[in-house]
Parts: sequence; structure tokens; C-alpha cells
Amino acid sequence: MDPKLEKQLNLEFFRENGFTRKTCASCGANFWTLDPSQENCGDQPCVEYSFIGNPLTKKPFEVHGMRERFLNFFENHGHTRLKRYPVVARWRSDIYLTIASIADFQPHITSGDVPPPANPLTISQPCIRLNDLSNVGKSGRHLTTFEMMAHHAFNRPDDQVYWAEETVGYCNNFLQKALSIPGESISYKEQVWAGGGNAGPCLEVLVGGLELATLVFMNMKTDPNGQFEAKGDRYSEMDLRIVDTGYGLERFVWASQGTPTVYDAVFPEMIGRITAESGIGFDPKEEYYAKIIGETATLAGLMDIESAKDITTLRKGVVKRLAGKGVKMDLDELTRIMAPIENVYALADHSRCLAFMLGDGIIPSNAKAGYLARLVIRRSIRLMDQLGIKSGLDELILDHLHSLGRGDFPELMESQDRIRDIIEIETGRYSETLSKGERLIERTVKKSEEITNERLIDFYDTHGIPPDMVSTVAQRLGARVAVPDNFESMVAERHMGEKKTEVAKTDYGFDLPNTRLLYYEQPHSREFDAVVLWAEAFKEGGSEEHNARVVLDQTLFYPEGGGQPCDFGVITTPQHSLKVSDVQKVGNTIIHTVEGRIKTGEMVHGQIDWDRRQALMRHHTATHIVNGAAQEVLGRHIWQAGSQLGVNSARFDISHYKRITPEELQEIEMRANEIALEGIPVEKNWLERGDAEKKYSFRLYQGGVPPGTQLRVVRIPGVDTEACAGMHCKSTSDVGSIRILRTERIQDGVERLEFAAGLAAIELTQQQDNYVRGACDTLSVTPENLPKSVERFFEEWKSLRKEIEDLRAAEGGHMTKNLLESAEKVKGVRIAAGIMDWEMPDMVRLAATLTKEQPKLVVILGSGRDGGKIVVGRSGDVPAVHAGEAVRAASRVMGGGGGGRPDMAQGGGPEVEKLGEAVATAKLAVFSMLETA
RNA sequence: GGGCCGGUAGAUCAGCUGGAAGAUCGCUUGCUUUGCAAGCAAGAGGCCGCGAGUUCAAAUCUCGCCCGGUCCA
Repeated sequence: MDPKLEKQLNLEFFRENGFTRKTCASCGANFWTLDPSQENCGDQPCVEYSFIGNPLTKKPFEVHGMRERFLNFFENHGHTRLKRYPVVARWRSDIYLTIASIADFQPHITSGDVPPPANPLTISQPCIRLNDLSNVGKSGRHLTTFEMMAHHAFNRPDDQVYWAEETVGYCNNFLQKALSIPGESISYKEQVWAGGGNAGPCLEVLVGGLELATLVFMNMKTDPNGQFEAKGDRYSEMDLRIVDTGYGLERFVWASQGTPTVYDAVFPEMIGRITAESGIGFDPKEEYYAKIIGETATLAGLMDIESAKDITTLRKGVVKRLAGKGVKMDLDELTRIMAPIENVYALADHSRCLAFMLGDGIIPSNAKAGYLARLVIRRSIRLMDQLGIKSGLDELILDHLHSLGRGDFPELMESQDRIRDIIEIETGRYSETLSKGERLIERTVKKSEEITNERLIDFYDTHGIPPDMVSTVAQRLGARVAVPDNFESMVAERHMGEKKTEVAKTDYGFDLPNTRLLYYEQPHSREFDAVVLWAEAFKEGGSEEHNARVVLDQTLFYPEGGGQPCDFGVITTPQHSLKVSDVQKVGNTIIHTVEGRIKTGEMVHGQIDWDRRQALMRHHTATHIVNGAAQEVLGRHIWQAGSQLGVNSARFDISHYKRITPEELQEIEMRANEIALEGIPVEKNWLERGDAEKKYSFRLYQGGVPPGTQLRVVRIPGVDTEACAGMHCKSTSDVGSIRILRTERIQDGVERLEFAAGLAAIELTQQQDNYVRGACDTLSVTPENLPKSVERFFEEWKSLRKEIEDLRAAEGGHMTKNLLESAEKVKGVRIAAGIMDWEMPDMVRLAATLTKEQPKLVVILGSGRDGGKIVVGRSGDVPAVHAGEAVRAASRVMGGGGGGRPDMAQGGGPEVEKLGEAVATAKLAVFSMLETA
């Protein structure tokens, strides 16, 4: 550890309160303790848990009580309590799930661009981490969902709140005074924390062998030339110093109860329910079982469990430990007890995770956050199958939802019906996948009998079939399958070669003066005067057509952003009129790209392409209207998942767990047009971010989270409210009509609506009219009869096609006679040749029928349809003749080629006029083959 | 966002080194049987997802699109 960082952890607080700094005899880390005789740092794996069966606090706490104790403590010490953020990190583009309390404030608050909602603040933030998914249930301490309790302070150079001394003071008081944990059992271990481009020294708070909290003093940012070194990277100091703490609520509860695992402490009712329904035949709360589970958790605490091999090592260790404590048990018996109970724990955890995920509005999908939800759903269903639980997964989730919603998170309750719906759909989909998988395994086993590792990975990676299922099904069919221990890493390896694309950033390389944004002040003005503050210098010899970037003191030109393309138009200098071809926003500066020469200091006149702007505004306002209409029709789980405006149409992606039916689509379209007709004024206001969030919740952030302390809120009362920087109409009626073109499924759980508004909608309708009229003209029917007529024509076409086939067969019958009569005989073989006007398949059919029925026969048929065609077939008893060879020779005559099997071949060529010659050539070829045989 | 797989009869799938569109179940009709289950026989049912390209010839090869599945971040 960098000595400069170590120094920052050498706190007055420790010295004044009798702490000694020691070095761990086991791992060498430095730590602070009140117990001078302590040798080890107090962390895993240097010491083992001491609290199981021996609670840290006198009084056991439940989740609610512990959370309140914490938040109250910090409220009483000057912190403002914040409501939790959703577990879906909608305000982040780099992560899908909220993985820590600090994630709530990244990136804009931690970067200093936006002031914190309160300072200092305290929060208990539900977090979801799926990185240790396979450990959940087995380790006794891993959870997919946990609450990170925290107190944060954001220190600016001009506004210092508190730093390390106070932080440790608060923490220590909370532990010793609020929870009455004896001081001697608390250790503070010195560490370095780094992540997401920031770093800082930190203290791990260890009690009873368990890491209960981490106190991070985030004061550095990545900098290749920085003077600090942390975890192999260089960092330098930042202006903003952030106290980032994290207290594991569930761990506190666990330690206060001293139960065998964290699960027993956090959701005992759910464990009770699952145990009862699963019929595993014993109660894990009984002393005998509790002891075994506790020993397992204790030992698991000392190691990382990553593969099936680790589990075996763990079990063997537990057998030994139990023996040491007088409990005799072999490996098999231990596995028989632990395997099902681990599944119970995992299921109890996963269903709680889903209560948060689905309650906060994640829609299962094959991509992004939705995929993570599906992953957990499928794991849960598999666990339920293994445990033999009959009730639906939704019931377990709703159980959690009710107990969470009753007390601490009432907002979760709204989603009950949707969760039932989603789980039903997902369960059906999964069983569909599995039964498809089963058939696939059966087919594979039938074919090859051996299931290689390669196949096994393929089954999982391509078809989603878990390896244990492959082996079950395969064994039933008598094939042997070995699932390798490192299966999961083998799957991971397959994905190694995939690379990510990175977006390049443009570097303007100069200090940008701010631009006054006239388009907000006068959203309906089309012309303006301005001064050129900066214009890109011309290169020597640059032509007049050279594109130059220009910054004005003020502008009406709207830059590209938030899915809205930029304005076009003209900037007129005293000398020239220059087309504006691109407008971008960088910081608070608008950069125009003009086609031509412009000078700094010039007075210019700007004029925007109003038709374009108006079309874009209509589509933008229409997007908000359609969003509102979709939420009304489909439900409140609808979130914008992206949008792109255009002049002629716009597209708008929404989260939804089912395909949108044509009826729903028409309802949305109708509702959107009603809203337009109502002529609701579109309000645009700048609000303090915190106020806006309080007033309109995270629903504001439909299109991502904009930076800045002030938010521009675009509100259509009763319809939709969003943080949006774009240009909008004055009233919904200015949008004109809205036509939804179509829906498209971008990915599972995301539907794309494509629509047109204003004149574009009319143009679109007219274009569709043209399509219909064209079709109607061809068929000479009226539009209302079009569907019926098309169907009739199609049916007729099909039956005619059949009729022709039948006729050909009949015609072939008549032709047979002539063909056979005119046949020439060579060495006892009849050679029948003829020219007709048939399609290739019909000729093939005739040739096949004849040669099958008649012995000693060669049939040569020619046709002039679509170029010259030729078919040669022969009976099975004329092996000397190779039909393919004959056809090849004949079709070469017509400038083409051909081939086929020895008994049946076809070919042709473009030169139809040589058809007769070709047939003659085929005949000759057959003759010579018979002669030489 | 990326990788992989698939779309053929009502269902499940074969055919895919280019060369006659198939199997099983289901359906219809007939026979057998006291009835059912079943058995036997005959038959109906296919723009081989859509569009382009290569070719004498495409379900099959190439490209684009649409639809579905699945894994990963």
C-alpha cells in the first residue's frame, strides 16, 4: 500500500480512543484494534466467524429495526435521510442495476457537476449484485439483493462537511453506542479502494470475523501522471472528496441474531414456507441441522466457492470439523442434508431479488437488465423443480413483495398484477425452451450417442439447456454424459473473443465560449442576429467550399441531442450566405458547421429551416403524447427505451413484456390523436433537479438522465412529464394528426413504435392509399373488397397450379404412347425422345414415371420454356447409360450446363433455338454409351 | 449492443456435398371390431419465412430483410 495513503488512515480518532495499530500475523495487513493481544486482522480468512450461535448484540434485530436504528442514528447526527433509489439504475448508462449506494450519485454528483440532494446524507439503498450468483445459498453469506446502508458526505474546496476522523467516529459510535457492540471486538483494517475511475484509502470494519462495513475516503481520480499508486494504477487528488460508506444491513441483522446463515436471519418466513412445501423432510432450525449448517457457513466464510470441486472440498472440511466436535457424519450424508437446504436458501434469496427487480419495473428480456431478470427467474424455476415445489414462482415473489411492501417499500405493491402476468409468461416460455431442448437432446443422442463437451456447451449457449438436464435426459436414453467441473468457465471462454466497440470523442482543442440558447427563449422565432465569437481558421489553400466550425454569441439553431436531429438553415455574413449543415452542443457551447468562409468578429444573420424544425417539433411532441397514450393503454411499466426523431417519421422504443396487438396499437393511436385534439398546452420549465425529482419522480428520466443542476421539464398535464431538452410545439393540437405505422420487436421486452405526425402523417396515409389503389387497380376491385379478392385470387392460383399439374400428368399419359411408338431401339433398349412446352418439374415427373414403369427405356425430353431445357431419364436396368453425361453434352450445345444422377438428370441453356440440336446430341450420346457398353 | 442457432404439411421434425419435397403424429374416407383402445387400406393437407443474387437448375449456396430462440456484457 502506498505510504502516502497509509498516512491518511493514521487518524487522531484511533489514538485518542485507545486503538493500537497492528499488523496481521496471517495476511500482513495493518489494522486498528482496542485489544492489544489481537494477532490477526479480524477478516476472512485470517479468523473465522465467532458470532454464529453467539450474537454480537444483546438483542436480536430484524431488518426493519436495524435499518431504522441506523438511519435514525445518522439523522440524529445531522444527516438527511433519503428515500431509496430504484434497483434498476435508469440514470446510469454504464450499469444496469444499482450495485451500491454511491451508484445513486454517479456520475453527475460524484463528478461535482451536480450538487448532492442533501449533504451529508444517509440512505439504505437496496442493491443487486449477480456476480456471485452461484455462491448464493451455498456460502451462507452471499445474497443477490442486499441493502447498503450508508452515510455520505461530499466535500468541496469551499464547503467541507466531514472527512475520515468524523466518519470513523460516527461508525464507531453507531457500533458501540447504538448497537452496544463491545469495542474490543471491532477491528478497522487498512485497505485501498478503487473503482470506476476513482480511488481512495479505506477502512474495513470487522466484527466477529465478519466485514460489516467499509468506509471509503474517495479523494483520487485516475491520472497516468498522478502521484499516488493504488491497485497498480496511478491516481491524483481531486477537488471533490467523497465519504463513501457501505454498511451491509443484512450482515448486521445476521450478526445480531447469530443464526447459522444470513438467510435464516433475513427471510425466515420464506425459508419456512419453502421448506414446508419442498418436503425435504427436516427443519433446518432444529439444533442438529443448525449446527451442520452453521459449520458449513463458517468454513465457507474462509474460502471462495467457484466450482463443483470447491463444494466437495468444503464438504470434506465440514465432515472433519463436525468429527472434531463429536458429530459423526460421512460426505454422502452431509451432501444429502446440505444440497437441498442450499437450494432452499438460494430460492428464498432469488425470489426476493425478483420482487425488487420486477417491482421496480424491469421487464424480462434477452438483453440488458431484462436478461438479468430472466436469468434469475430461470434459476428460480430450476430450483423449484429440484425442490419439488408445486406453487408458482409468482406466489413466492408476491410473498416477499407483501412483506416488503407492507412496511418499508409500499411503492412495490403497485406491480402485483404485472408480476403475476410476467411470471406466467416467463414460466411458459422457459418450459417451452426446456421441452424443445429435451427433443433436441433426444435427437442428438439418437444420432451420435456421445455427448461431447463441445456439444454440451452448445446446448447451453445456443439453446439455453442446462448441462444437468442434458445428462438426465441422455442417461434415460442410455447415453453417457460427463459434465465437466469447469463448465461455466468453458462457456465464458467461448465468449472471450468478442470485442466491444468504443465511441470516439471529438476533441475541439480550444476553450469554448458559452452560447446563449435563443431557441429556448424564443422557441418559435425563425431568424436572429449574432456575433461570431470564434470561427475555425482556414488551412492554407482551403477552398471556398471548405466546411468551417463557428461559435456565435447566441443562436436559434438547435443542436443534435436527445434523439432530435439538429436544425438546418443559413447564416448570412456581410459577404456570403452560408448553409448550416451540422449543429452540435459541447458543454454550454453550440458549434455550427457551415459550408464556407466566416470570420471571427463578424456580425451575422441566422435563419433556420422552419419546415424542418416544425416537422421535428411535431414529432418530438408527438413522441411524448404517444408515450403517455402507451402508458394509459398498456400500463405504467412502460418506459422509453430509446427514440429517434426524423422529418418524415419518428421511432420510439418502449419496454413491454408482450407483443403489442393490432387492437392495442389502434387504441394507442386513437388515444394519441384524442390528446392532440384536446389542445393541451405543452409546458416547459426549468426546475431544480431535486425539486423536479420530488415532484415527478424518476419517471422524468425517460430518455436518460441529463447533467446539470437545473432540469428542463417538458410537461403535458395529465399525459406525460419528462426531463427533455428538445424543441416542442406550443400545444398538443399543433402536432396535427398522428399515425402509427407499425410495431417492431427490437428485443424481448422492448417494442418499437414507428409513427408520423403532422404533414408527414398525411403524406404517409396518402402513400399507403397509393399502395392500396395500385393493388385495387390491378384486380379491378374496390378497396373494401381488396382483402377478400386477394384471398380469392391466391386460393384460385393455388388450385390452378394443382390443376395444371394434374393436366400435365394426364397429357403425359397420352404422350407416352407417341413417345414409346416413335422410340428407336439400340441393343434392346428403347430410346424415346420428344420436344414439348413444359416446365422442368413436369418433365422430370413424366420421365420418372415412364422409366419406372417401363424396362429397358431411355427417355429424352426437351422444352423451350425459359431457355432450353432438357431431361434425360433411364430405367434401372440400363446401367450403361449415364443420364447426367448425356444431359451435360446436350446442354453445352445450348450454351448452358447440367447434370444429375446416372438415372435421372436435367439441364439447359439460354440458346433455345438449338433445342432440337441438343436433343439430337443427347440421343447420340446415349447411342454411343450403349454401343461402347 | 455483440455471439450462436432456427423458420419445410395442423404439430414435431428429416432432407440442406445444388438435380423428382419426405417421415411420424393428427385429420378425412373406407374396411375390421358388440363398443372402446387399436389394426389395415386409401386420401386430403406445402409461395420449403420474404426479397435479391449465383446457376441450365436453389428448400439446399451468397447477401439483405422479417420472425423466433438462446447465451454474454
